[in-house]
Amino acid sequence: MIIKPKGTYDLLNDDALLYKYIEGNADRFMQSYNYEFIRTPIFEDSQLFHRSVGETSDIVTKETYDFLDRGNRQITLRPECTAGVVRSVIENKLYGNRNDVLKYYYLGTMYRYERPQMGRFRELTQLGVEVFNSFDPMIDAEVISLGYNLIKELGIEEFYVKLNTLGDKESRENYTKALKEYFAPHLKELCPDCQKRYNTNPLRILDCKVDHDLDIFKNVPKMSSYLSSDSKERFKKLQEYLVMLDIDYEVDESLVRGLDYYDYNVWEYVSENKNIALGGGGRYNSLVSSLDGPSLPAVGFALGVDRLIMELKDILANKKIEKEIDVYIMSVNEEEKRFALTISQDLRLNNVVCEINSADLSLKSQFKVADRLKAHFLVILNSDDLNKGLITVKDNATKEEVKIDEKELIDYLVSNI
RNA sequence: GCGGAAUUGGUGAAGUGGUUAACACGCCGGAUUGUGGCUCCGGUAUGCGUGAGUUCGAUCCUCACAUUUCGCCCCA
Repeated sequence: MIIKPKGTYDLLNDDALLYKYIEGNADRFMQSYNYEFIRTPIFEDSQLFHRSVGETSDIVTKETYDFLDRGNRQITLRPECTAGVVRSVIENKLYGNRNDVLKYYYLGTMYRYERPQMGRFRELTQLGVEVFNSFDPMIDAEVISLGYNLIKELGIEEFYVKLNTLGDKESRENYTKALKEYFAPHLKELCPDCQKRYNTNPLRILDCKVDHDLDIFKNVPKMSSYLSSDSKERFKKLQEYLVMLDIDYEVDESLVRGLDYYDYNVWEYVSENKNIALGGGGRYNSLVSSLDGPSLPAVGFALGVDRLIMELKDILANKKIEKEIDVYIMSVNEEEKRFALTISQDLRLNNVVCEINSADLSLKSQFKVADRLKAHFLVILNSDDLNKGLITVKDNATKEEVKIDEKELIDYLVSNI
């Protein structure tokens, strides 16, 4: 038997319904926030990710699906979507009108070669937004609240926004330098992971779970004291906006995030009952220019759709998702079956949701199937009646049965459902 | 990539080195010969993740592998 590749899953049953539910809500939401749908390729030139996500980030160094195609092109399955959207904005010169704020959203699968566990897959689905050409904290507030409100709208209540600022490039560099200087004499006291982080991403040492209680962490330099006045001002303003919008947020100076391109504000949507990030994002003002585009400020986030489904499943654990049909058409012999097939088409073309006996079931089984499908009406075909032009329709709630002229069947059902 | 745990029908699961692998749900058949849902009766895993090994004999013991899961790393 062939089984699915490690870290993938089949979207089925209730999960599939939840996926469509999330997608539907997202489409509606994005429309009211005036975001346009964009779809970029699932595979891209490997260089795109090396230059955007970062040569030293874990995602690029050990988690990408890379391969050479038949034309010897170095291809990578996208591990995230921001890079692809940025590439598209640059390649299609979507930034032509300098006054336009470009607002896009996407929904699609990403690929990361990592060890799977709960809420974490090798093929994952992300729903995200990217906004270009505005550096106004107002747009940060819009983007953060968009994600926040969407999660709320879906029915998830137990979560909050974890927020931090990394400052501009200069603030960040100064702070990184200060951190390295601070930890240099204590390097041997840190855990092996942190010793690695010291060289690759010193900011990450701050949220190490192993070392966090060490004494040296008590006087560790704070990002906030290295922020430029501009960065500080923007962060303050953003928070004022978030308060105005009733966003439940919390500043966490250890929030760093692993993608190299982030600067200024970064945030995560954190689930309270699972302590898992439902999504995360940030500002990336230098990414567009570093990919050979114009200097274009940008901000965005991505939500883990698989995790949203997981979260919703917990919330809805006791409530069965109701799925029902309008009509079940019962038939046994060939004459009845032919009739069933034709009227099912007529009904379906009239937007009546109906099902037929397509598995040669006994009448008894058909009743059971109709109940399982939660059919509102049963059309019970009978050769004798058919010859007289009559059809039996049973209301499955009241159990009342009527015999009607076959010509009136469609009208009768359309007007009664 | 590192460390721990798990894997038994369609589903939830019990169980044992030795003829037929509990129980429940579901499903199928019958009582009810073309009007079901309740009830009663019967059926429903030639197999216990895969492959080797130990053994007279393995679902059970050993090893490897796969997958899932928890933690680390990292991330959505």
